[in-house]
Amino acid sequence: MSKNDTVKYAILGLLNMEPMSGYDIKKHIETGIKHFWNMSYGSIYPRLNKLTQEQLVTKKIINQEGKPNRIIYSITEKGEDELYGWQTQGTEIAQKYDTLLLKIFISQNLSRDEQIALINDYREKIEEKFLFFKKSESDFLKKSYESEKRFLYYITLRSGILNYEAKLKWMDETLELLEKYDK
Amino acid sequence: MSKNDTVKYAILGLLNMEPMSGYDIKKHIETGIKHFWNMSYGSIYPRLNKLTQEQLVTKKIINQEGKPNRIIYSITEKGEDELYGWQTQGTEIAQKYDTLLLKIFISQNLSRDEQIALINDYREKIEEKFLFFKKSESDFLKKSYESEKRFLYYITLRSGILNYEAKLKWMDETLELLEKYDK
DNA sequence: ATTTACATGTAAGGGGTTACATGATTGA
DNA sequence: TCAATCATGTAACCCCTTACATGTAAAT
Repeated sequence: MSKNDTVKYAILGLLNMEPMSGYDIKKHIETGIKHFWNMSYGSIYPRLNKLTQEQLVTKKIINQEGKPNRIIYSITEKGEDELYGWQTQGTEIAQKYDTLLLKIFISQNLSRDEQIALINDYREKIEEKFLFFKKSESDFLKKSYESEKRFLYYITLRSGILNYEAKLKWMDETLELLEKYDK
Repeated sequence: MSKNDTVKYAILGLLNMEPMSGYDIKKHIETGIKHFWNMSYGSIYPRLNKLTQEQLVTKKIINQEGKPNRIIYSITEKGEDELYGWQTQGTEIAQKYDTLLLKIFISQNLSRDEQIALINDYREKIEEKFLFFKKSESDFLKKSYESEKRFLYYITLRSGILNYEAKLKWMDETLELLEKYDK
């Protein structure tokens, strides 16, 4: 078992939004969140069986004619509990930005305060990195480009700055929306 | 052999900037580009040996006392040719943004026109995605949030928009810099 | 006194994707 | 008529990271 099993929680989180089949899960990903999250059938189906064994989900088979039967999975109470633990665990455990996005996407079961805490927590980490990059930039700009090598370094440094800037901007506007629209 | 062996070209690209050891390669990554590119020793050292066998690099051993010997790798002409082919191959082969950043970072051997072509090529792909997301957003905004689920979908959609916006911004400012500063 | 830097390398393990298998139905 | 959609599932494979092995010297 790994410390950071995102596939597990991604599936649990989607099933927590509504019961569905493995096929549906893939559908949901394709149409809505594939810009930050993706999983193949080769990850989804075996994991769904494992989650059933672990009693974190239950399955109900819907018979169909001419097509394979649909297997609808629902999250159990035990599953909800484990999911909740993961959702509300902050950044002690190193997380990617994409994982934060996933957590937010599946956060309908959380309170506004919990959602806000998640983002605030992550925001600090990003701001730190952002400031480090800004510092690097101003250090760099004390001298001019000098060489092509340094010029190219500067260009990619800029990409980091713009990237962190966009993340901060998203977090700020999201915090505002979360505070504005009560549940 | 895989179609898209980025580790290979990342190493070749760094060696093309200057001859160095595996340890140096890791150093360079850590201090300069780890925000978009990373490789562990477990990737670097075995690959360096493979590249030597393929005659894409040559090695020179520097004897040291009290420390293990340094092995300095240099790219060969054959290596340069293969690297150049990869560097200038456009987006026919699906590439990540991070791969574009790597290509730009190691592009000192390319002409300004070649560098500009690389970015212009990629820019089109990103703009397409960006416009698709903007369209999704305006479709969404025709109705109001309605449900928490839709609200959360909207929020993550915004993250996509801001992310693509940042990438476009970087490409535009980079194109400007590349045009402004002749080699 | 202990950690960090130097320096190379391997082995095990983990985690995922791609491709394949199967097969009817619907849409272009 | 050909591709795509529906629907589940497995097996092979790929590729990478983590941890370990080894050992000196400098820095704190």
